[in-house]
Amino acid sequence: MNNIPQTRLLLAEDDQRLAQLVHDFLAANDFDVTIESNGNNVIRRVMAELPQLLILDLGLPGKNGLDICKEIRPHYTSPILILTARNSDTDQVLGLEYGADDYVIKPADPRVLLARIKALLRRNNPDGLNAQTTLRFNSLVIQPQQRQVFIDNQAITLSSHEFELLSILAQNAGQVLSREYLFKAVYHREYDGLDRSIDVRISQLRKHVQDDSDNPARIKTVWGRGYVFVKEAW
Amino acid sequence: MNNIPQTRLLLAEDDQRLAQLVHDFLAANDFDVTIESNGNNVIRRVMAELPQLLILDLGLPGKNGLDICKEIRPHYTSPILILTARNSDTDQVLGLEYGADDYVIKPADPRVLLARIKALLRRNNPDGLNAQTTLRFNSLVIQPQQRQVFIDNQAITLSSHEFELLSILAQNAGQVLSREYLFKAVYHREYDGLDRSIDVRISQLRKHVQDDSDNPARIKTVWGRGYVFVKEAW
DNA sequence: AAAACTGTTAACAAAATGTAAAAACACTCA
DNA sequence: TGAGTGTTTTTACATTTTGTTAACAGTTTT
Repeated sequence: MNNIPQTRLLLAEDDQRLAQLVHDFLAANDFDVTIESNGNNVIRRVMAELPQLLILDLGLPGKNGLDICKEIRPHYTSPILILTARNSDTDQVLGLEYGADDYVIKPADPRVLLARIKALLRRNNPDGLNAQTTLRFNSLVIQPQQRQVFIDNQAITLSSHEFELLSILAQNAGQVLSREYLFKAVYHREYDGLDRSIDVRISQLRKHVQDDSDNPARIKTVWGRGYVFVKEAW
Repeated sequence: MNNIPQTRLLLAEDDQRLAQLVHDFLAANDFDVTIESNGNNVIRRVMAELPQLLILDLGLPGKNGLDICKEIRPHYTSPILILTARNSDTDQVLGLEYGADDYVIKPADPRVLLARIKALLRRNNPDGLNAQTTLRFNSLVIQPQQRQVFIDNQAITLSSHEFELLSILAQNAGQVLSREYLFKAVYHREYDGLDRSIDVRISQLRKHVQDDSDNPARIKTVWGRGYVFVKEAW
């Protein structure tokens, strides 16, 4: 069950085999990919379908790829990623100057292509960036931007270092973090190995996030190691 | 004489020779480039200076580059371009997943680097737009070109610096701005770290925008860090 | 059971902040 | 020029917030 509509991508690529490969890989990663193999149709298709991102091969039959990019850019605001075998710095510079947002040279590791697509979408989508930086763990929501934390949509007040500590734990959810690591990350100075202030701070923090120290659900103690933030807790 | 302020870039690179080369090339293309060669200082520098783009080498001495990226991303919204000799798809995917916007492998053609920087700024930087556009936050409306501020459609009077301060906060809504940054941005001179005039100005400003200092809704104090303008406030 | 580790409280110290009031500054206008 | 006006900075102090430590109770490991 998926309430979030898939992101629509248009893949302008004439090599059938490659197009299919990319299509399948991206589809498997929850994108809605359509393929266009003729350069003459790309502009029309883009304007009609307004995909959230365009992947553009430069070597299409029909209209020249760089020209497509240049023509379409003024009318199309979503990211354009050029994916091409043309490994030329000049083409790359031209492509970017014509308004492309990224230029990836074939053959490319699919994971790299995916990561770059995501980076572009994250940057382009006003909520995307938020979605990236806002940490959500069921009833607990952390907004690093405004240094705000919510529990059941209720804002709670944390001190600066408490917030920092929680953020670091949450950002590394599921990973055990040593006192030393936490101390350095929060206070930006060396840890002498005796200091208990992290313990105290954890104790306070648990209170604030309504976590019972005797049986913590969110911030668990890993005896002899440190603390770990549990993703699954409510 | 140049009325348009240059775009400020922070170049985190430890190879002195290369740093100088990149610096000179970008400076020649009208960027204001500063260099940081130690990984441990990058986060602090970025948060204090808020460059419009960060160029990050992964091989800095001190803190690990990928960790820097990951740590800084939640607090820093401008683009991060990783520039590194590490030609590994895995590193590239990681870097992008950690929030970098681009990943360029050294050695890179300076023209390519420049084109990619411009592409990132073009997509991200509505600065030119910001300066023109009316900023609306529910009942609070700021018209930069008229230097006018309205609350509930009622014009309010602010002094020059108060207006400046409010504008800077509002333009960076959701981002915590340090006293140092605010001081430099408003007064255009160095901050000695002791000056309290920003605090006083904030205090005045809160009065003018009808914000209760004991429980501010619009201009929040982030203890030990600075101030942040809250978008969602009425 | 001893040793090592953790949780928590309270007390104090230290740091950061809010703001009133005074002083310094800048500008206008007669 | 100098009084008048408004703005900005500085100073000073009250207040708030936070960090640290010690102490002790409780828990886990060996």
